[in-house]
Amino acid sequence: MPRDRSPTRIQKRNRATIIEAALDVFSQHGFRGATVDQIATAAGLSKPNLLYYFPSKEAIFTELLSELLDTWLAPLREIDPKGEPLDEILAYVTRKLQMSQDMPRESRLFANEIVQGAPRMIDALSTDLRALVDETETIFADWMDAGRIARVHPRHLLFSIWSLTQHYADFEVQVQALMTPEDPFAEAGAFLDTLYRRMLTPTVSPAILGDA
Amino acid sequence: MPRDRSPTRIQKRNRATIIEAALDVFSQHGFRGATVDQIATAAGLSKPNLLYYFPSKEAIFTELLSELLDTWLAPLREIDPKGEPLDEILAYVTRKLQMSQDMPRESRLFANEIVQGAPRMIDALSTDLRALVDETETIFADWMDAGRIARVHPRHLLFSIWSLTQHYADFEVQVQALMTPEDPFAEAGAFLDTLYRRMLTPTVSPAILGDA
DNA sequence: CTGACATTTGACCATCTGGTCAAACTCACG
DNA sequence: CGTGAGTTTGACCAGATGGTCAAATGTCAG
Repeated sequence: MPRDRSPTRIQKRNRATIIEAALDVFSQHGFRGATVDQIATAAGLSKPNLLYYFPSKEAIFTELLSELLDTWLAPLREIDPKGEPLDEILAYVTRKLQMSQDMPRESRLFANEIVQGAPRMIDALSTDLRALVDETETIFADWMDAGRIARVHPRHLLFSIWSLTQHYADFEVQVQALMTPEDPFAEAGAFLDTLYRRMLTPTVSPAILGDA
Repeated sequence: MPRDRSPTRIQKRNRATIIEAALDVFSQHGFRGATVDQIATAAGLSKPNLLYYFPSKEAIFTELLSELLDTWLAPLREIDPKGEPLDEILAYVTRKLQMSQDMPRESRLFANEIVQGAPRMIDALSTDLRALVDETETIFADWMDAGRIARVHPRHLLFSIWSLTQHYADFEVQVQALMTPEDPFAEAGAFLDTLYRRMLTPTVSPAILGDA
């Protein structure tokens, strides 16, 4: 196996190629359904060669997961507690929908894993993600307390955004099978904008409650 | 293999047991991840015995899928075009959420299959389901034309209901990991009711448009 | 009770799959 | 060049897996 010391040019290239190939294969077939040979072929390497860079199939998978989790959650961290609440939320929805369009493999990778009980992710879920979600919930709740958006269960609000945006990546074949030629993502953008606007626009003017 | 003629008592019992066991195993591991041995054990049969009732793993799976599709779509067929629009939709949402709570295995079985490209379902999707969805879309569109619910893209409205309700079954581990002791389904019911009420309540009184 | 048919099983097989290993090859660098 | 480390590969292995088969066992109508 490669030394611990600074990776060579070839190591960098091959590890990257393998991760990319693994994303392709794992997102299509899930962990169990993917074979090392498939990944190796997709990466243009022989199986033993691939296993020279990663000790096992499991290792490739966990490496991939941990590399991706940050990227996947980045849009959530960008929500600005000091911004205009509805704008912040709508912008987050847009970013998430964009990610579903641009990175459907990543979305399906997580979906596959979670549907099957997330055996290799539980830890990350209940620590890192948990903390981030708690933070976000506080932001939402504060906005609601200030009357700047309508009151709903803040955590379920977040779940709904995940669910609705990722649906277009995770269930793409279904959406496609039911949509004929139209472009699902364009329509989805408009639909989601309307949905969250109507759900979250306060019924009483927030101006009353003091920011003038 | 069993004769084509009327199934015996034992055949009926064992085929049912096998299907039930298969639902358990397939919904947890997906098609590829499930093994015939697992299903046989779960059904309390030996592997060759199981294969006496079904010619192959594939056959069990497709049988299971086709048996379940009807059940799964039943709530959709119950929408009454002559009913009060908002009530009909909210009732449909409630039925779907209830199904996610009562039949999470079924939900995950479909989720697994669709995330992986639905190789064994494409046909059903683009024929049977397609027709049903087209019908429903017309109902929604008519209601919107009559001003009885607010206007949104009707097909995406349907997608949103599927997405939001099935999320609580398909991504149960994630929801659980982020919810501590609370009961997700109870809160989800309230959340979804609010969401669809606010999104769909017409801004102009429908009475104006003539039903008095 | 018995024969015909239904059901069950242990033994077996071919293939797939994750992973190993020693030998061969390539490459950077003195 | 030459040499040692880094890289690649063919051959191989053990266990898992889908599926087969002939023989054994159970069931039930006549």
